[in-house]
Amino acid sequence: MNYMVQYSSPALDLSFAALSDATRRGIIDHLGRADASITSLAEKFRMTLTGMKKHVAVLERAGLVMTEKVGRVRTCKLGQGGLAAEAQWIEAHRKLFEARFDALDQVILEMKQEQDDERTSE
Amino acid sequence: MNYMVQYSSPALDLSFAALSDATRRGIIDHLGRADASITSLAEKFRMTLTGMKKHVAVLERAGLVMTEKVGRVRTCKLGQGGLAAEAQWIEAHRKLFEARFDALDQVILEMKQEQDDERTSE
DNA sequence: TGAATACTGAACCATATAGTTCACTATCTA
DNA sequence: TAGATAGTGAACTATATGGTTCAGTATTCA
Repeated sequence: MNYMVQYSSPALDLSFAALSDATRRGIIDHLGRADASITSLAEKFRMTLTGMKKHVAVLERAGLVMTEKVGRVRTCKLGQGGLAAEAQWIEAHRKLFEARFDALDQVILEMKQEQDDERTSE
Repeated sequence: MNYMVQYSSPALDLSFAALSDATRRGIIDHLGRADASITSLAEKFRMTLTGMKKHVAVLERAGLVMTEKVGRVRTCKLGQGGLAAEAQWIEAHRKLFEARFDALDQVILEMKQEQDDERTSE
């Protein structure tokens, strides 16, 4: 890899990547209603314990989930940071999309203007 | 792979995955201010044309960017769907996080209650 | 104490991603 | 028409992801 221009926000990298998997979105959805052990999540999502452990680790690294082990069971709950930064990025950029489509009217106006210009210069 | 429980929303898979890369978030940011050719994006993000082409393809597949080739230049602009579904998912689930932390007060209350109970039963 | 439960970690597999180079086509422009 | 420009596509590399199995450790319960 060459040197990278640092636009990176590792936090957003991690959380958007975490959200890009349907199982993990499902886990967040579930934890929003009740805390859960790895085992119960693995059952719900029909997956091995090990597989579920990995998904939870990804969510944890992204700050979306917190876990605590008591005795032999590790309980998973929603994390502290909670989608705030992600919501902020999305909202900020959603405005750009909207602005762009407001601009459509503008473009249409410009096209009309061009046509008029051509007609005038003929 | 075993059979998968269908929680999947391929659209969200694609768009969140697209957003998980800093370069691609940068591209969206840039296109929010001005349309751009592959070449100009490649220069701005210090990357080969081929590399940039791939990023744009990922964004296009996710519906976040539209492109049109006129002559030899392909112009990229923000797409139509524009982060609406993503914003919706995030907002819906952000509420779950908030609810969870409202519940913290509840937990603290319960702990207090337990202490009181212990004190009473001693 | 011994069996069952809950998790953990290493190792493996198939596929995807982020980037490259190189060879090519298509379009401008002088 | 020749050369420069803009993009495309195939092939390659290195690393990550999503899943598995298998062999462990730590806890709980009978």
